[in-house]
Amino acid sequence: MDRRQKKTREAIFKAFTELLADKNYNQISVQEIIDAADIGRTTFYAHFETKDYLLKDLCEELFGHIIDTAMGLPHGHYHYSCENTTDSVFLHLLRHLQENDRNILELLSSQNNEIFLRYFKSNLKKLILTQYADKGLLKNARLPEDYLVNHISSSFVETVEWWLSRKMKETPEEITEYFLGAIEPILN
Amino acid sequence: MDRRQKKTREAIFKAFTELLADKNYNQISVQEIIDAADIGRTTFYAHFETKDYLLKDLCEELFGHIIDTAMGLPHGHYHYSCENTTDSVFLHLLRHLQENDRNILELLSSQNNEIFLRYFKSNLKKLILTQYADKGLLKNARLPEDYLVNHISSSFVETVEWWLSRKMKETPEEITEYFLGAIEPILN
DNA sequence: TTGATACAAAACAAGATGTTCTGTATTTGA
DNA sequence: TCAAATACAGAACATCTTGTTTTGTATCAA
Repeated sequence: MDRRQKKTREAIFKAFTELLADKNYNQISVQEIIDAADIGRTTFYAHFETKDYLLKDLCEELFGHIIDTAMGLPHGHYHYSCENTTDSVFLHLLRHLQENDRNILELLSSQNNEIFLRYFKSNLKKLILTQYADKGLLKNARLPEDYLVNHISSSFVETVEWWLSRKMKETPEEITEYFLGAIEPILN
Repeated sequence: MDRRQKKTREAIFKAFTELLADKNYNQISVQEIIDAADIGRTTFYAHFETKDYLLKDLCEELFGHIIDTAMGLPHGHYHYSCENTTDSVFLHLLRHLQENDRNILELLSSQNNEIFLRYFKSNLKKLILTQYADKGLLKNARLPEDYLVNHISSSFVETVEWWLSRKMKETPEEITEYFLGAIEPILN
């Protein structure tokens, strides 16, 4: 990719992220992004059709990355159905978050974080499916697999949200225990 | 309240709700609401400071109502920790939804339903707290009560969302069983 | 070096926003 | 029932945002 493209694309992402940190998505105008990124008006629209597409691309880059690294971890290594939390892929994700990789925390704690939480959840579903579906962990006599996957990924996202709302007082290990404590009982 | 005020307020709510049914919140302009409600420009701004405040008021009216009726039910009558689902307050809520009281379904299934789901969840927390906190059901050795309340209300909202995404194929009774099946194991 | 591409700057129409003003209809309360 | 208060309509307004177009310049890649 052209160096110029890359540079402006990152400048836009950076400006957008910073604006999102202290402003509602709806209240951010394209003009503000343009000014903050210090680029020409034409340039923005050459990169992104609308503000919504910018958001979409940013989310895909952020959550695609964080989930991909988790996907890359050895499959057989993680069992969230075992007692100890130290091997959980969820613990890995929480530590990743704690390091605030790519300023993702600002977005997840921002005013209308639902947008980002939705992407988070959507990517998480894939992770859960690819890693655990074939292990039979999602077989539950009372609950459909689809419902279970949705429940697990949703619960993790909410757990993260809850953690953030408490300013991350707890350690990733504690949060993992809470989460597994809420999820394990319904797995076989 | 003045009949005129009431009338225009409801006209605005109606127009807004209808617009939300087939359009994203961000893409709805105040002008469109004004046109759809067939009121004067001045009138809108006399009622609502901004579009955001309109949304807030609408949500409070909708979810305040649906939760209040559930609150009004006899407390001792419902136990979500018992085996049968027929007495659950959650079943009552689902039936309420199925009747599509006040066109709430259109909003919960709309493009950016996160806004409404957030209000739903927020009101649900109050319901769970006032009805079950004093029963000791939320005492769990492994999990903090605050985390539990958040987990339960979040799970119910997601369950509803999941139900809607499947076009409500299942009956309220089936959904209640799924939900209780995911929640009961972590209660004492 | 050359052709292609990315960018800047400016101008543009169309539309949205929120306010202000004037005049009319309706309600409320005395 | 009458008068004062209130709610509303309509229009005009300055200001901002949006997305496009045009022209010219700088930078890249081969």
